[in-house]
Amino acid sequence: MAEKITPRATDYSQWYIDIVTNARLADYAPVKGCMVIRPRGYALWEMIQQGLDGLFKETGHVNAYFPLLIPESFIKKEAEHVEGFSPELAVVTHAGGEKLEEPLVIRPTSETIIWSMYKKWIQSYRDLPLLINQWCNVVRWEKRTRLFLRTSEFLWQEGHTAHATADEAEEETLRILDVYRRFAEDFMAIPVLHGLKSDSEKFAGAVRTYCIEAMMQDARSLQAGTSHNLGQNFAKAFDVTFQTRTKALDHVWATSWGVSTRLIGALIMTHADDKGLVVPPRLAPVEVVIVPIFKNETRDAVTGFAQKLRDALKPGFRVTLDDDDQNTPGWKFSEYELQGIPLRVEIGPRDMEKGQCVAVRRDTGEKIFLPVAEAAVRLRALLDDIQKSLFKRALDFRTSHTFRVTEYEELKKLLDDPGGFIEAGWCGDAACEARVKEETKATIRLIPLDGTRMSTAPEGSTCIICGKSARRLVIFGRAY
RNA sequence: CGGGAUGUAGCCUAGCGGCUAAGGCGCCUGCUUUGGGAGCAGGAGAGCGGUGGUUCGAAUCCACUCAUCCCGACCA
Repeated sequence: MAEKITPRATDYSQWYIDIVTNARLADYAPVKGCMVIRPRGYALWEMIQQGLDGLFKETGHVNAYFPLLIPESFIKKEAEHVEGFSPELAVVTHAGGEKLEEPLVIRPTSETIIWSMYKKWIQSYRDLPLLINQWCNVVRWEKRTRLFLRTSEFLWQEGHTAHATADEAEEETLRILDVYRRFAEDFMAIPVLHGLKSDSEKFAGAVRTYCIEAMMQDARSLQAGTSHNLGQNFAKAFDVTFQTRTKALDHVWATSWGVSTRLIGALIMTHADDKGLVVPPRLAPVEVVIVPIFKNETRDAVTGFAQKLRDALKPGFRVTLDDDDQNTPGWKFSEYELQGIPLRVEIGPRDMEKGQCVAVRRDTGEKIFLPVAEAAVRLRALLDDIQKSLFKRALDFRTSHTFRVTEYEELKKLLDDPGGFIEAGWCGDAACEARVKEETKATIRLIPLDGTRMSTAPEGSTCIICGKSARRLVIFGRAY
């Protein structure tokens, strides 16, 4: 089944598709831009779900579910929202053999259907905050698709919260941004920048959009998660009011935030190499695979020994044993490297005699001989080290591809070679931003935060385009 | 929706007017193997994206059409 990956270094996106398909994570379905996620890819998604759900619950959020189909009129209630999403809506016009009175759109995001319900659920400040998340699929009919990064239908998590004050909503927006940052860095070993989107890049209907941005191995940027402060926009559009402690009537304050199956794309494009996937231990559905090496006469002894090791490791590890004798050890080595399993443990007759096994790291390929008696302790330490090393490797790459410039020409030059994140002054004018995009294809990925506030530019900074005084230093980059 | 490219077996590719469409990977059978994607022998599987033309003869030429990929515009 698996064929050798033939990376094309000059064509990173093709290399990426090769990794995805060779590692059997996903295929395109016979529906424009729709993805079939195979079990191996879905296992990664389940690990992401598990990790994020844990963090959401720590912060008091609960899961719920809202419908796939949304009356078209709902989408139209918020002016910017409808403008932003209209071009990419898939619409159901017929059902039950009849033309519908009102078309139903397949959710591109659920703000509108959720806020139509929040109107019924919220009357008093006692009902707030309302902290709900849902795991679901959404459809956005994009012009161009790419496996995991931009498919017509994708899986995601979308949180929708309602609060009594503007400050609370802002706090929530930033709290979730920090959850996303921690998840990306601690679980996925993907270093991210966090910050604010410029107005031209913000969510349709939001007051402010915050995001995390990761750098892929070709130095392009990937938006890995967004957290929006919606202000009172949706509360006003859906007339959601509540009685305050002081008996006044006010519209509630809202946030929404999400990450998608794109995270799997980010994982691949951050860590994979020419041998295939590299999955950080904390996210790996299987952390350790044991490969016994035997001849016919030694099969029983070696597999018995390997089974004992597996059983000993089971309580603390996600471990599997591949004692199938249809494939050779060499085949298995390549296969598990392709799958990105962090540690492979080899056990052969020679090891058995010495009471040892051989651990092989996926990230470095290093072989480590260790006594079976110490296996649990040593393997755990190795997994921890792999987790840290992967993060460090990605961080070092990002650091070596991050620059600060003061001249527009420098910005252009660095974008072409070697590419990356480029910090520069910006006056705040959308026209300057647009000009950079038009001339270089780079966009403002984010405006970095200083603590929880936007960072201000050093004294005397000027806009890279117009030369006027720059209020902020922002991060430019070419994005997926 | 513009510009470019490609559709031949499950996958990758060769063939670019002519004789039973060729090879590699994978698959099946048997034997031998097993510490880096094993070896040998045998075997199954396609009528060349679709439609319509040109021709004695089309996978090869022409027209239309469909699909996919790449580069733009749009986006998580």
